Amino acid sequence: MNKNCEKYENELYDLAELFKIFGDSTRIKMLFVLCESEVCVADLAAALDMTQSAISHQLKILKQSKLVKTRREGKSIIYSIADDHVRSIIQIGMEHIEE
Amino acid sequence: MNKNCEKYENELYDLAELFKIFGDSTRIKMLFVLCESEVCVADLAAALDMTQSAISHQLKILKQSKLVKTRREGKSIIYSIADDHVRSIIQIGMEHIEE
DNA sequence: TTATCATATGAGCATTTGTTCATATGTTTG
DNA sequence: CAAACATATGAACAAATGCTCATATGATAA
Repeated sequence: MNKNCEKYENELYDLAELFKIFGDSTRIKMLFVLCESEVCVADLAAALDMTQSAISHQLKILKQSKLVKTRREGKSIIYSIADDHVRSIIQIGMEHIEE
Repeated sequence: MNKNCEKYENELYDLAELFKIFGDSTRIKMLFVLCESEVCVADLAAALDMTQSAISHQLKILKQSKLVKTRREGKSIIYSIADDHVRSIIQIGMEHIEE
């Protein structure tokens, strides 16, 4: 009997946690927008037509997961995609959708 | 302002739904086991040390999402990965984990 | 045909999750 | 410095999710 999923228990748990982040409409839209250009919180909220608070809560999750990074610019905080893996994951997911 | 996430509303929704499936420990373990070999329900339950019922409920979700397929063999139903996209998605996710 | 075996399913429950509302925090700039 | 502005945060609530338990379904094989 295959017990590899016991062996890779931790990796698989982390993997599930990663996909969980992508598995929400709001967050995937946010990542999608961020894939095209860096934006501040207010602009993200406007782009998705959601409250600043809701967006901010989700950004916290994205940042904790190291999927996005930030920098300050004047009064705003600019969010951007942390690394190209994020783009790859969205890309390959899209390919599956358009089967 | 970027309104592409409005334009791709449906695709992004589907994409989130797809990742949602991968975003659960139990299901990702099941998919991982199935990536290595086809197995019947009882064996999957044994491999993950979970009840047959719990596994069966999740298999239903995986099947509805067309991530796995089935065939009968004697008294058992054998489950297997539906197509290579599933492997690709897990693969690329793993690469991100091991950054 | 009928008993048995493997799998599927429905209801119930506890947990997790995402949003809202109110408000706090902390820079900036006048 | 103080007012204004952009973002962050906490509590509360509703909705979604995953498991369990009991039982149904349906194919196999004796």
